[in-house]
Amino acid sequence: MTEQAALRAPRQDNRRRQLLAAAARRFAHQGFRATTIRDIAGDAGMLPGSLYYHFASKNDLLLAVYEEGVRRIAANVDRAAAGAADPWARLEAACTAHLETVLDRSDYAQVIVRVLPQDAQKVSDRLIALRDEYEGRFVRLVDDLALPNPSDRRNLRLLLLGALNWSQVWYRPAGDTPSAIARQFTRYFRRALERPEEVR
Amino acid sequence: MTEQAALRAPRQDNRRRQLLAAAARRFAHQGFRATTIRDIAGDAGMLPGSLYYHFASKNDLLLAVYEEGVRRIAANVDRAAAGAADPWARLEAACTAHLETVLDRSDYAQVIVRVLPQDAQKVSDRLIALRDEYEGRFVRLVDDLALPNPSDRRNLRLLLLGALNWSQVWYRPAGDTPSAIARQFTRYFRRALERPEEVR
DNA sequence: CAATGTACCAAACAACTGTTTGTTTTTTTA
DNA sequence: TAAAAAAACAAACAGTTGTTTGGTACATTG
Repeated sequence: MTEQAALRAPRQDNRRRQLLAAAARRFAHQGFRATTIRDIAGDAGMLPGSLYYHFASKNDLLLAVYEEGVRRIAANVDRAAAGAADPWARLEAACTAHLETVLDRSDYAQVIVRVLPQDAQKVSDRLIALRDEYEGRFVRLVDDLALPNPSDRRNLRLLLLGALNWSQVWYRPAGDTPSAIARQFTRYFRRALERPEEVR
Repeated sequence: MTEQAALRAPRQDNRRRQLLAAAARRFAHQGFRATTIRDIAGDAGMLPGSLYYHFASKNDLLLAVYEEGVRRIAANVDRAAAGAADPWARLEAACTAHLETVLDRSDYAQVIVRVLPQDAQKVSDRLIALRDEYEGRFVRLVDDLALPNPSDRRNLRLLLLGALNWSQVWYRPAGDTPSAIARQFTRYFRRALERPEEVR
């Protein structure tokens, strides 16, 4: 029972990361269910069964992509926010980083927006937890704003993040750049919020 | 060649509509690819093969759901907009009707938001055309607004519709009602737009 | 260099998928 | 009420799916 298996470091030529990258690209571009194990394994130049040496199931693979996605987008957002002085600039910087990452920079992050947790029932709880952990940053960013009418910060955040995330549906590289879109969106957002609501 | 097949009216108990309703419910709640022909046929109380008497393929079934969805949500939006006097009230009424239909009232309409055209490659062109036809209403509604800075109406529309549509992801019946959400969203929207952009 | 675990191959499996086919039941209509 | 069309059944098909199994090449390490 107590016999310890001799552990050895993974090989140099380990292709786990290639599989993960291929999965992220496929999940991001064609969705979770439309992507087959054969697609992913083929992209990484191996046979379908070999993938199971690295990942226990397709669901686990999605979970791994999600984790990497959160890691990347969170790092980008945190770095951007840290470079801004006041709360409004922080929010705008965070939104820009969010959108750039999702639209341009990371298939991993795109998966978080595109693939719904319910697509992988058995790991959906953990997917939701990952989403929540990431979005907590925006809760705090919005909380820090000095608003004339501070109620309904929740709806405001949902409005902004929703508009940003939905851009994945209509965004085409030919049009405005992600940062231009983010800048414009947050500017409207700011104008809406800095102006106190008039009594009707 | 000219022999005319004797046409007869469909039966009274035609179950085509039941199939369509079942498909709409399934597509709306679990997505297109996760829904099987057996699910839908079973919901309507028939065997999988029997479905093909009414619909040529799963794709065609989705197309029919989409068409019905556009018909319903467009009717709701048009009716709401027609009852409002000025352009801003029209837009707000339209948004409210849109959101209520998508969140509460119609599985058919929910499918339009939830199921991406690329999920059914062979009919994706027609799905996109249906979406565009519907969204054209909002193009016109936004065009009618008197804006201090009338540029970028497109981005404004995308922002608003995106925020509305994304609510499908986080909406829970326990919280705010769809109309409350829509009212709040459009109010922010209006405040953002009525205020001229300051020169920096 | 020998041995040990890593990483992959090769082949299959069982379940599920959309769809087709031939037949039967049910309803309508003349 | 008999003929004809409509609507469903019953059963299968062919392809795809995620996954498993047993074997093997290779890199790493003592």
